[in-house]
Amino acid sequence: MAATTYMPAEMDLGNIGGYHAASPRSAAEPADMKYQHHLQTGSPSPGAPVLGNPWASLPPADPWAMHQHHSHAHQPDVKPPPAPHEHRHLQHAAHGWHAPVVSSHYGAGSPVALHGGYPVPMHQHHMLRDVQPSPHPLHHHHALERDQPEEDTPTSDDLEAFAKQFKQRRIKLGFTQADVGLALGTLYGNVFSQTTICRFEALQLSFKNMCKLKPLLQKWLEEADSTTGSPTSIDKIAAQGRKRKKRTSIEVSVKGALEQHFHKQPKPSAQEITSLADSLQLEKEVVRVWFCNRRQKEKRMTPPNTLGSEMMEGMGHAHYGHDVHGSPLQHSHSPPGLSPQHGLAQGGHTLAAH
DNA sequence: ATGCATGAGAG
DNA sequence: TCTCATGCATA
Repeated sequence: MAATTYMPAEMDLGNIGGYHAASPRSAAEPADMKYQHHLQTGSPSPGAPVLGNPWASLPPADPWAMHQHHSHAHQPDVKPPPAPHEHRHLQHAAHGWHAPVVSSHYGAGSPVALHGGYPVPMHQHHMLRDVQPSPHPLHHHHALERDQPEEDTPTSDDLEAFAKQFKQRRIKLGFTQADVGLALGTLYGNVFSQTTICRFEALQLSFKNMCKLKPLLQKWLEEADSTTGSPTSIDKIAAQGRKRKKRTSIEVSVKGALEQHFHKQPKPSAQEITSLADSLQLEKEVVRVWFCNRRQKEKRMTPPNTLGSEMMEGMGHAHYGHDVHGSPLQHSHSPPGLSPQHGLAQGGHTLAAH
């Protein structure tokens, strides 16, 4: 039974008191400063990553440790950012990065040297994920190796090629995905987790997200091999001490059931979710989130192979014409290289790595 | 490497 | 509420 465990309410430290004070960010970009004004100034100890707590005002009693039965209304927990007027009118995603995690300064080891100031010129793409300028993302030129579309939106193939090359270079330089994530923080003031870097390399992000990250990683790469010779004293980020509901472990059989429903109705109504959650003995919220995550998966550049579900347990249903793209918004067509099978699958690549 | 989760932003 | 970017915790 979905063992929904909860975290002990004892670990509340671990937030890194990042301090990338001297971010070479040019002040010419007012929009770039809004996401890092509430960072706590931790003591920049070279050797030991300081563990400060940006939002150390955590409630003594976390919402998860008290109750755990369903029917809760998703209490809006205390919002971490103490920013009085945090306001970004950006259409999110495009370039309005939220900096939930503080950026940490970096010691040696990483190719982060805060040299020139680059306000990260990433204002090209719009909000459309499927804005692929290339009418024929197939077998197009690009026999190059260092091409950098810079201003224009890269094609799926560009991203795939870059991701692959990036990973190889990264490994060759001896950096882990986590290292890169931290380095980006020092370079741009935006830290990324190992997860994100991993997903980038595996093309498991949305097209738009890939486009956004590419320039940053590309920049890091340049820094990386230009700074070769630098040893490696990687800082390690401690997990953030935010009260987080522990990952609910959903049984495989239950997952199968969810998959089935997903195929029939990718976007179940609140009531459907409720009844489904009830029959599966899961919290409604868990089911809701599951669907959200499932939908996101479908939108990744390397979507999961929607298989199996059909022939799982007894289910003589009739395969519905499940319009996977029922979104009234971005879906008008199959995102080039995104929704369909495209050739970005991770299967036919040379080095699949682990 | 990935599953479940959080939260901002936009209806 | 949903989407979307992102990450902790875990397998």
